[in-house]
Amino acid sequence: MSPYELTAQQQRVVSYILSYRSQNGFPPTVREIAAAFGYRSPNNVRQHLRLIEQKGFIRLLPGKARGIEISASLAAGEYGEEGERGVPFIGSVAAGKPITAIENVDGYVTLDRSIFKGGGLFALRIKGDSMNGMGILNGDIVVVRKKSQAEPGEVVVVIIDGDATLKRFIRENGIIKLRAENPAYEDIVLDPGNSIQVAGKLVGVIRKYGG
Amino acid sequence: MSPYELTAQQQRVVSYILSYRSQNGFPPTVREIAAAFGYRSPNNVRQHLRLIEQKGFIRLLPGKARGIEISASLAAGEYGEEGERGVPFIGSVAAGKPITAIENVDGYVTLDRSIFKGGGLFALRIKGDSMNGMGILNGDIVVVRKKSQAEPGEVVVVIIDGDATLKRFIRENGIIKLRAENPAYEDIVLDPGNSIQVAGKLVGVIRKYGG
DNA sequence: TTGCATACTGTTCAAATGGACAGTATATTT
DNA sequence: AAATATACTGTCCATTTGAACAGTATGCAA
Repeated sequence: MSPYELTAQQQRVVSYILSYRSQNGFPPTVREIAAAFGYRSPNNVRQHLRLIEQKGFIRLLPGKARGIEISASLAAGEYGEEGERGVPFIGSVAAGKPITAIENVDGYVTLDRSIFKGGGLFALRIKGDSMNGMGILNGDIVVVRKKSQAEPGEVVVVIIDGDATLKRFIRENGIIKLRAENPAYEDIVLDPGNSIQVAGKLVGVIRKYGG
Repeated sequence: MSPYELTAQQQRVVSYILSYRSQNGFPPTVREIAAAFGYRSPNNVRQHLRLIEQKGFIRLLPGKARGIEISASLAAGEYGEEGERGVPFIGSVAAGKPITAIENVDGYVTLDRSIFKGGGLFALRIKGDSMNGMGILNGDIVVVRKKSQAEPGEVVVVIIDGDATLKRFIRENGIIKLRAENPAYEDIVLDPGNSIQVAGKLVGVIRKYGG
């Protein structure tokens, strides 16, 4: 076991602490954790806490009741530190404006920060079926990390005629193309003079069924 | 003094609690508050807390260490929304256990509640490609609403051999089938005696690329 | 003056809680 | 087979902590 990875049990304990804390406003006691998991000995929990502390995920304040301090990385997962409001949701894109400009922000989407880590994220709704081939459907919300340049092979958000569409950034024999993941669409070939606005790189998808 | 306004002292106490809490991750004890204000008696703080509670700004949880719950109005100023906790994330399914039993919970996933409304939600990771046809890929996290019975046409989570898989619930000529959204898979025909455990109904998908 | 609410001190007790000691069990690695 | 790490049970103790009882003081309104 890598020194910085938690075991399944330890992970469950951490999750419980986080959820208890966000529900009650303070961390659980050792005995409350034991009760939640059905442990008959508080000491078992202490052992877990010690190991979790050694791996740097929490800090135990000796002698203090409920003295479990969540370390920054986990706290971020809990309510997003800077972005507790979620990441900006971009409805439609006003021509000429940077994509995440206030003008474009139509709301905020809460993300799970333990899944979507890091900064510079935003969300937008995809129109069209050009990415059906990789399981992205019309109406899906995609999570994007801001980025103005694309690496070959990456799936990026490009702004075409005020609409955000996803395309795979391809370089073949020195020629740069934007390729849809759908055989019904043809590649868009970029001639060197032609510039297209890259807004960011695809990092996730959120889809809602019904309603 | 209006019944819903705090006195200057009470306000100082409240703001100390808030700042202590955001700094340490848990509320202070009565004695810690006393020490911070130079009070020589813990009872003075208790009196303050009682009055603050009467005015509705906090709630005291009797007998609990650091049992000071900040009421919604104050908490809102501190970190935005009310304590939304995530939905349980089910890693693998222990045979014979209800799917959301604590044994199965591997963590919690934060959802955007304006997208995924209502209760009874949980999340699990999908294995296999049986639902490729509707844009759900191997490894995707699906959001599911708990439900033990399926309506014809619904996509439901069924537990087969300890794995959660998605299938469309079909009724054709009175015969009930579970259909994969992938031509490579054949329908599973349920004879009346044969029972399969329905865990819930598909309401969403979350996918993460890279990492 | 007589209440009455707020703002304190001082003390004591019982419950809540952290934390130590002493084990058992079971994998996995060496 | 031995060593090691994780995952537990069970018990006990000292501290932390909430909470009660018994006061004092002060400003304010009836």
